[in-house]
Amino acid sequence: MRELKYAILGLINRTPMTGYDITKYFDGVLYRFWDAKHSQIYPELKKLLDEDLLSYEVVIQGEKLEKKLYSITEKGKAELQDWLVADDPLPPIEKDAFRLRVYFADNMSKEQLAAVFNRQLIRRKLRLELQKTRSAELKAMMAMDSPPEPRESVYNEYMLGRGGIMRETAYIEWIRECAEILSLELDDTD
Amino acid sequence: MRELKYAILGLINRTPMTGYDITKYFDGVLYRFWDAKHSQIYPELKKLLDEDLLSYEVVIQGEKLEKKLYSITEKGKAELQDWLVADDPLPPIEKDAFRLRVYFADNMSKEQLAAVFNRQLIRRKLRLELQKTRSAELKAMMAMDSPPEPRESVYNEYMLGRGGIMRETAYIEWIRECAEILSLELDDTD
DNA sequence: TTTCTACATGTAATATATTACATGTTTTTG
DNA sequence: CAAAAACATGTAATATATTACATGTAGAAA
Repeated sequence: MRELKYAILGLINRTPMTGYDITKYFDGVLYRFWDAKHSQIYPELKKLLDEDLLSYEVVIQGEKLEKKLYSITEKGKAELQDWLVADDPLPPIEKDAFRLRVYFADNMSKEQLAAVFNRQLIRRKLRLELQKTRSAELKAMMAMDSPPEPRESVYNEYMLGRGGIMRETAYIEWIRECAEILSLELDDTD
Repeated sequence: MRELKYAILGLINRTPMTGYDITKYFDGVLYRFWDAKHSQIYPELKKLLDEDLLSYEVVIQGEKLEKKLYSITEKGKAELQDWLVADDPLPPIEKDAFRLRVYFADNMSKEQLAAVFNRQLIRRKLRLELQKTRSAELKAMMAMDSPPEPRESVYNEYMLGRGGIMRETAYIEWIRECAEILSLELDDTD
């Protein structure tokens, strides 16, 4: 499916970037809904070059540090456009160890279950708060005259943030419902 | 993390099974929240044998067809128990092409966006219906005197089914919210 | 009785992704 | 000015997972 390919093409389509920039972007902005390490990004960039979907220009930083600034080619733009409207199947089922534990719940004592559930609840609540914090920032940016990031990408990221919030909220509700079914006490000071 | 390892140990812990049985179980029951092909299962079974977490007995089916019926060892039970109460980090972010498309929404025309959204909505609704159908079956089983499957696994699967329903419902709500933000018309006969 | 489907078990090639290894420059901070 | 943090780019080894290749038996249906 080469999804990383299109994630990279999409980012470089907005503005030319180096591999390092892309890595930072994944780490700092996209990490809540996509993920890639530099060790995956650099080989993919090379591959995209070979396929003539990107070109690059060497930029010297300071005295001699060479950066490769990648731009998208016309062919790259065309492939990105094709992919954007393509009809892919739904992503494979997310493999979630907590769900697997719930499936084997009858092998745990009530105390063990309560511990596992409470830890999961804490982690999910934390992830939810993270999403909410960033979402609030984006909402503020959307009201500005000139936001620090391009208006479209702020809007788009806001939509994804909403998705993350709704997903985590549903997950937390599910944890509570399961705890109810299993008559577990949750440390759920909400 | 070896999650497949624990999925297999958990299943064989319930009752001895062959690799084929496990494959069928993944395909027929677990496919809504876990997934593994036989080409991954057989090598993993071999690995678990090497680690003395499983043992097997050859059973002859009919005239000469050899089946390997795997059972869990004491060591296997112990490792399963340890894993069940272990504190793993949350699973990595699910890579979802539709979300990526939404992130690049400004590169699509309104008509293209509407098409992409409508197709996604149909697929998600279908997956939700699937979950609801199976959930209704399980609910009926839970009320029976002697359900066709072990009572615990029916309860556990029911909980996971609820999770699936809540997740898909949240996803569909998110699609609707995004469509609202983007002023898209959805063919949303609910 | 033949043919098809389900049963049953594996390996090989490839794709995707993570962790660790490897190296060097520039900028900031103490 | 020295040290630390950030900038910058790669490769190697390993883990995980999918698709394709490969083979044979048993039971049911036509």
